[in-house]
Amino acid sequence: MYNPLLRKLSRAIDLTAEDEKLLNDVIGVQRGVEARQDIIQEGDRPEEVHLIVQGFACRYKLLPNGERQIVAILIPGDFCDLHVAILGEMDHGIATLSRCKVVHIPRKTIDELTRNHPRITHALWWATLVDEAILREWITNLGRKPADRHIASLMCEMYLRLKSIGLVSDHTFELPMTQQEVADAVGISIVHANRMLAELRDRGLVTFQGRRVRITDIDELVAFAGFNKNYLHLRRRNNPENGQRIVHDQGREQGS
Amino acid sequence: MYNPLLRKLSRAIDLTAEDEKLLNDVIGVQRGVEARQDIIQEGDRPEEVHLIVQGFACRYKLLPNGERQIVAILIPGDFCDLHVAILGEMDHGIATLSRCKVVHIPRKTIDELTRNHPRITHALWWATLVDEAILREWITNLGRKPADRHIASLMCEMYLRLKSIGLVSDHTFELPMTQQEVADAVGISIVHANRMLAELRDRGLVTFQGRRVRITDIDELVAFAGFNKNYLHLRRRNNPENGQRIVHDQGREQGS
DNA sequence: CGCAAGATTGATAAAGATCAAGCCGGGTGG
DNA sequence: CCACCCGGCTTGATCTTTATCAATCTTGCG
Repeated sequence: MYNPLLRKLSRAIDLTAEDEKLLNDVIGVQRGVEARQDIIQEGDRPEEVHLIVQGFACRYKLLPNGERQIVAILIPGDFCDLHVAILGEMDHGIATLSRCKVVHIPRKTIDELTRNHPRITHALWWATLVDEAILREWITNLGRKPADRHIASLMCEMYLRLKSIGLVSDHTFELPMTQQEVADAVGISIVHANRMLAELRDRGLVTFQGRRVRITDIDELVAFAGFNKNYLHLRRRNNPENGQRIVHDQGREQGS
Repeated sequence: MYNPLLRKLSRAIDLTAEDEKLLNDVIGVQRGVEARQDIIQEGDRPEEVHLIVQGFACRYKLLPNGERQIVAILIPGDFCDLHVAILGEMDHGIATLSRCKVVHIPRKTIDELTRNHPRITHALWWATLVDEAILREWITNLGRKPADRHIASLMCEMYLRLKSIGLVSDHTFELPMTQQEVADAVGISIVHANRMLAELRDRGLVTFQGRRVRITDIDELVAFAGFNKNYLHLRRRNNPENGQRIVHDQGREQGS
């Protein structure tokens, strides 16, 4: 079975067969959620942890005047609320962008994993820290990049993140966002988003076909965006404890 | 001895006398660092954890063109790099804003704490998650608030964060940032920062006297900024395991 | 066919950037 | 003690980016 969580975490550490079994067991009953539905709302105190297994979702915050800011894009393998139990209540909402499959993991399963399985705990930590690094990068993009380069940076990021879980093939990937949603992620108006997307198209950097994105030339796009992928921490750490193990198809691209 | 870490963490959980002792022992040798010095640079792989005990610092990212974006402001009690060992290398730098006192904590001390002291681990987790929540709020402010309200929001945040560690007295607090640094935090030009600060002054919301900030009327400032403090998670969680214990002077303001 | 959601376009206004001076206060060297 | 220098603050003028308002177009679909 395709397990995006396993695929993602295997990038952080070399998982043993037992680790893999545990992570597969975590994926039990999947709930289908339609596009544009809330998975969790601000103020909720969820008693289970939600994991996106298929589809796209986003974290968002609403402002008093009704404007929305998307603060993260969630893809298969991402947790929605791994640690809300510690903070108490959600300070933001999570909504699907496309139809999704979500698993609900009982808190005690997570507790058990983190108590007794240090490798997995380490990997979950790593995932949390990468999420945090992405937030910092978004801040930088919002504060210091003009909209066209910001969108280009977002495309680079999605390209690499999706590639790392095997959802890029032939330089093309699914990205089911409307222009309004792109605007909400980049902090601009929908009209401006439209114009900047058209500009990227005209420059021959990216093609948008329906909900699919095709990167014409990733190097050119990276250069235009001023994109530095270091924050995604994609390189496998050289952990001396791990000896050499089978490396899951990191480099190859493959479809979903 | 004044221990800002203890003060901060006591907000998350009720610490036992033993916890407090452990957290006091952590604060050993303090290193003084001048203002405007890097504590850590992008690409570093620090072998010790750095904790700000006194003074102000910031996380920042540099862009190819030399522009800077400040992505977080660090105050006494904040860790610089609690978990860089997991990610490998720093994807951003940390620099002092004022003269600081920093403690270097050996990694093994942290490892020992997190292995054997679940309450403290829980509190460290909590601190990390609040940092993450602050990043999301900054994204929202950058994306969806005009500069004047954004700066006002920043002042509200600093007011509450500093108050929670006892560094606000008489609605006034130290904030040793130049206008260039405010501009770098809010993602605007220094000229615009100057004008927006003047505007806040003219509106009678905030007074800037040297490196001190005085909030004239916090409610008005909050209203102007459209500020919602929920993301700071300041409320003590009602943890049924904790019974009633001495509550450290949460409400009262007091000087440093 | 007709509708609705989303995409596109043009015109105009507002927010913010940039360029260029000038100011102000504290520190330093003569 | 004073002239000067420098970093940081302030101000004005102008330019660029982005928002807003208002249509119009396109497309999938019942």
